[in-house]
Amino acid sequence: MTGAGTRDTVTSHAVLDTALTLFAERGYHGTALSQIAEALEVRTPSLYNHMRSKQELLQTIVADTVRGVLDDFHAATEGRIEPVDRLYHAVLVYARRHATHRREAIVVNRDTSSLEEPFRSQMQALRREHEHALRAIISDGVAAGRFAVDSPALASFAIREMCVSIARWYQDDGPIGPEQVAREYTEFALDIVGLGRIGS
Amino acid sequence: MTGAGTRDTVTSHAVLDTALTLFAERGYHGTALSQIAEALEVRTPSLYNHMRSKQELLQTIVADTVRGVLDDFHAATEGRIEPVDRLYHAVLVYARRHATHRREAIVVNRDTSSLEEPFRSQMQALRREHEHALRAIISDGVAAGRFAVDSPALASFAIREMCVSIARWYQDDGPIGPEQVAREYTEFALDIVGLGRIGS
DNA sequence: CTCGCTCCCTAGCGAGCGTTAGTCAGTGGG
DNA sequence: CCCACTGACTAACGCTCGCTAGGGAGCGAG
Repeated sequence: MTGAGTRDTVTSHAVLDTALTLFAERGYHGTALSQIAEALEVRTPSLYNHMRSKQELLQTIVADTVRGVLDDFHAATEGRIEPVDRLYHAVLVYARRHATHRREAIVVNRDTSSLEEPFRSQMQALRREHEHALRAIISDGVAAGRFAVDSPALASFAIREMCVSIARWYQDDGPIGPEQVAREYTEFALDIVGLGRIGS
Repeated sequence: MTGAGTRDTVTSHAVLDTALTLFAERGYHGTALSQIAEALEVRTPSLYNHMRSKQELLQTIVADTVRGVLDDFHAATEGRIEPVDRLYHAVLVYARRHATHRREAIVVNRDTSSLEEPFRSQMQALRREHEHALRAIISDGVAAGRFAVDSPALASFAIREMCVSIARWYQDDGPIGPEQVAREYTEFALDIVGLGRIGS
């Protein structure tokens, strides 16, 4: 029926994956479809059997990633009430994701501006949702006397972007695993909101 | 002699400045020379009276910025011996620079990969110089018992990238000035290296 | 006034881009 | 065994890119 058969062929997933790698490496505008095709050992027009356009590739990557971040966040924080507990798990999954999904993170953070409207605005709204949710945890923690920061907005920016940047230096074949990085960075986050100064 | 006269004309500095703005907005590959020309109210080929190539614009931006970061660092740390003192001032100038030179920071961090070799490698080497210098301060502080971190490398990555990201959210017309942001972020950096846990 | 320089202009080159049309070989189902 | 279909191919489209060539207007210096 939907047979890929034994013939040498290419799947939609393979196209998306290769695009992801190249977009992360050279950026959306810096990557030509001919390069994606070459990496798949196929002629450029053949890509159109597996996608609608170059822009659609970027949209799929961004949408999937942003959705994943939000799902992660809710799964990690739901049922937890203590601000320390909520922040701990929110940062843990966020940091871990940036070690395990490096390419996605790089593309989303660099090339969201290359998305066509109105898709771009929709994605930015979703990103702000996560940003506001994290900031709310910090604000709640300050109000409850568990955290000590002058500006929850600044602290939440610092924590978020610190995690995002993991994608820029982390190496899969390095000496340190995603879980370990995530834990260390979560420690940093708790330091930033002043847990070390207050004492847990 | 080198007269711009009273005629409506354009300077090399204006071209570089407009390129900087547009590169920061849409990226190097996402910006066409025609867009730079349009912003300057000039036809595209006229740009070549003030530059040699599009690539040269990027090289100038990156070189000037990287050089500035390194100069800042040395000016801020020279003569200081105490790790806390050195880290404090190193982070202060680094964070401040990313609030006052947002466009430069965005371009350097996003588009260094669009530099042609061997220039790209040279710039990356200079960037690593700053990275290693900051890491050395942390390592020294740990050895001296002033800081407490498991991995100086991780802490230095976190601090650096946290500062870099200021460029991505800071607004010149916002309620908070560069100096204030820099001070807050320097506090965060000291938290990360464990000053809050040890006590100053 | 005139010479020479600066700098913008129009015209156009060659290359590469994303994308479409139309063809055909190989494959699995009946 | 044949037929329909998937998915690769070649050819070519219109467009935009970075960049060059060559001409001409405005300016300061003498």
